Amino acid sequence: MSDPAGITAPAEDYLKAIYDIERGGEAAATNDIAARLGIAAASVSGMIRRLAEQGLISHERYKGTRLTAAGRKAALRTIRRHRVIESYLARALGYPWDRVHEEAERLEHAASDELVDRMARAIGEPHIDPHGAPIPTREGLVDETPLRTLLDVHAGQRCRIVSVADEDGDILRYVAKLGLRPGVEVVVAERAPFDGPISLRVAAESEPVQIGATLAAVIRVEPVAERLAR
Amino acid sequence: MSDPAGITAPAEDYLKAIYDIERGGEAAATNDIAARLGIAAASVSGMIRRLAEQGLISHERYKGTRLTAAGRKAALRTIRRHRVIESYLARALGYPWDRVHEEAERLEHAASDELVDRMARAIGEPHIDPHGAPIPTREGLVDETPLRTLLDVHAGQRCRIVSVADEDGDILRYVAKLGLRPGVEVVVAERAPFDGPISLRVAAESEPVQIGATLAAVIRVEPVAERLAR
DNA sequence: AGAATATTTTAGGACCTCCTAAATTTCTTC
DNA sequence: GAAGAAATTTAGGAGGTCCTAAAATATTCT
Repeated sequence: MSDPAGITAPAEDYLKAIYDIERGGEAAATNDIAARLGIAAASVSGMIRRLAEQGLISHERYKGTRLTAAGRKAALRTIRRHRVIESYLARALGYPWDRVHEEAERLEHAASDELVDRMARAIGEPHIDPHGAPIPTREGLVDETPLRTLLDVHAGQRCRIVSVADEDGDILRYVAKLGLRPGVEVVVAERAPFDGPISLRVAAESEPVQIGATLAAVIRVEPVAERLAR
Repeated sequence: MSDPAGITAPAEDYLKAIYDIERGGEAAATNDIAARLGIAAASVSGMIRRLAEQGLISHERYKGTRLTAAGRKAALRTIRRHRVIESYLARALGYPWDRVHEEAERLEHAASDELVDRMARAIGEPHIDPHGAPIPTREGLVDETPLRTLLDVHAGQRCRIVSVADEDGDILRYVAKLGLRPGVEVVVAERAPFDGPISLRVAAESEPVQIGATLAAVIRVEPVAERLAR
């Protein structure tokens, strides 16, 4: 690894997940972390212990997990790598924007700081990645515009799904089936009045998708700058 | 991993090491593999069992290890990634040639075939890497010009050290201390007559290095094309 | 050949990350 | 507030990779 303090690749993934979940305001629940990473909750408990021992998170039994300053720094470092790599793949190597994520997911753990910096420089130090997400600086500063839910988004606006703040498996599965996963970017096409259904265009899908107010209230989003052309 | 048949990153390193050692002609000895990877010989025995179970190598107890066709294919795939990545880092990102190796060493296990191909295309499908080593094709074909020892190299010629064909720890340590490690590129500066000392310039070092004929006979090298300018 | 030496393998551990099943604790609901 | 449901943790295991120390096998030297 090229990590300062022996943070393994899986640990980096946990920190990123906790960072994202924590942006919703509350401490990250074990179950949420497990769902986000696609692993069993019991496995998360074990990793939480190790991360806490390393001083990267603070944890109260049965309560939840928060990043410490060190953990936050490590998370932002990984997020920077991820987003710089995504940007570089798209702009320098012609990757289709919807395929940069999985490649970056692996490279972010292997790339040195120097490589990431060289990539950033090569494409003009972008501030946002191909999905419109803000890129943390080398120093760990990011735009952390507060999160909203889909209910706060006006028709015509673009936003990115940050998380689905519900633990009902049926809801999660349904929402995922619609393509509304964290990280996905959507445009609100239409909003019926009186809490009526919301019509969304999802990045990868061709058909617009309709959801009710209950679902919309549970989908946390962040505003997204219009996607860059080049 | 992005490996066809669940070959882990450490396993890829073993296969590369065995490939290199086998180029000397004989089956790879457990000790040689251990030395090359910088790990204990006992650890190698364990990995050899797993690789043999996967059909990547053939192994006769107490004898040595050879790649099977599948193992050779996997090794060449990793070597291609490594050399393409090295080339890309040097040519597209301005990496100093002497620093591409360690970065590539990590990336080669994380990069997808698509990424490697895109990199190769972006820099014009090079045939040799920044150190002059031939790059295997996508199909697994490489230039395998037979190996020589340093004794076969004329003054003024450039070559890369492939292995040090001796098991004497003192010799290995001494040779390594001079910077004459496998993978390192050297230029023969001067050859004294009558089997006299050979003067070498090692890539990374500034001072030329002198070795006698005994040592030279034991250092296996391969010819290297002159380094590319761009 | 037999002894000394070198190489390789086995035995037994450690750590990491993940799993399932069975506690335990907390939250919800009547 | 107590029962039932949900979330979390603990227990016990598995696979991978590495280690050291000890045993097994090969090679070398006298």
